Amino acid sequence: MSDSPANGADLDALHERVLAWFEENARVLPWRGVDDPWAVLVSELMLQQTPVARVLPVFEAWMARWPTPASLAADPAGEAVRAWGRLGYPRRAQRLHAAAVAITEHHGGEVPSDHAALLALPGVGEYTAAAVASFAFGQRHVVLDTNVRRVLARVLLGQAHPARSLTASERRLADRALPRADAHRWAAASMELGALVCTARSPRCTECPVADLCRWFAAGRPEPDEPVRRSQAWTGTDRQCRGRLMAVLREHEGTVPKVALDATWDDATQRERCLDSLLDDGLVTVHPDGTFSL
DNA sequence: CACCCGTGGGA
DNA sequence: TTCCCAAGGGT
Repeated sequence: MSDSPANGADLDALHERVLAWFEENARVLPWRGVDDPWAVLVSELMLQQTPVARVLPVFEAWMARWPTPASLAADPAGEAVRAWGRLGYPRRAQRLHAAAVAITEHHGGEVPSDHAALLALPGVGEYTAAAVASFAFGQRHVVLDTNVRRVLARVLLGQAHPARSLTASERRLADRALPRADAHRWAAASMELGALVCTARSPRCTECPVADLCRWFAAGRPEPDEPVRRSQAWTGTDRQCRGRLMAVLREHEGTVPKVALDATWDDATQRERCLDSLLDDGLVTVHPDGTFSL
């Protein structure tokens, strides 16, 4: 063992084991192995903060209806928000629609392969740009999501959880852990390991292919002294209120009278504030007759 | 950088 | 039942 978090031999073994494990244990997912960058982009937006199981049915319906960026761009953004259903964070649907418009207008209808071009798309941040470039185009990028961060924190740093915010030091570590060859497979494999084995709660270390290389496991899986996060209040928040309003608007194909929205939330002041914010966000439209729609 | 932005299922 | 948290992004 060297002073650094992992020496070259450790990393070689880590790569080899995780890739071999991935070969045998990778889930079959509809956005994998399809040679369709649009499908990859759609899946990545849907998977932002939303579990795979809930994304699956929405993804299938979405791709059947909008098989290309141009097909989505040709429909109103409100239809995208409606089709998003209850995946949560409906602005992601709005941004995916905006991305489809940008791809249609500026990239000839083809999802760009360039990382910088991807990053410029609405709803695409550092993680998603790297993920699409990696998974859809086989490029070499550090794909640093919550799963990979947790795997690296445990295996290389011996920490139960990654830090609250992503530091430059952590990014350097991930860059150092990225293999020269098969980087895109490492990205997918390390993410999958974090999702299926090296989970946030109740990690399955007995099934882990790299338990004997893991600093956290070697240290006896120590838990941090203080909880890494403070639980956030939910009941009564603007987010809950906005969610109620959006749910009503999704259910109705046409427009919704104000009284239908008023029935969703008792506190009129908060309700009006939230409705205003939804209008500001462009998620809701108000019509001349005073009715509302997506 | 801290905070805001939905939703529902599992422990 | 309460609480955690899931392939983040934008401001």
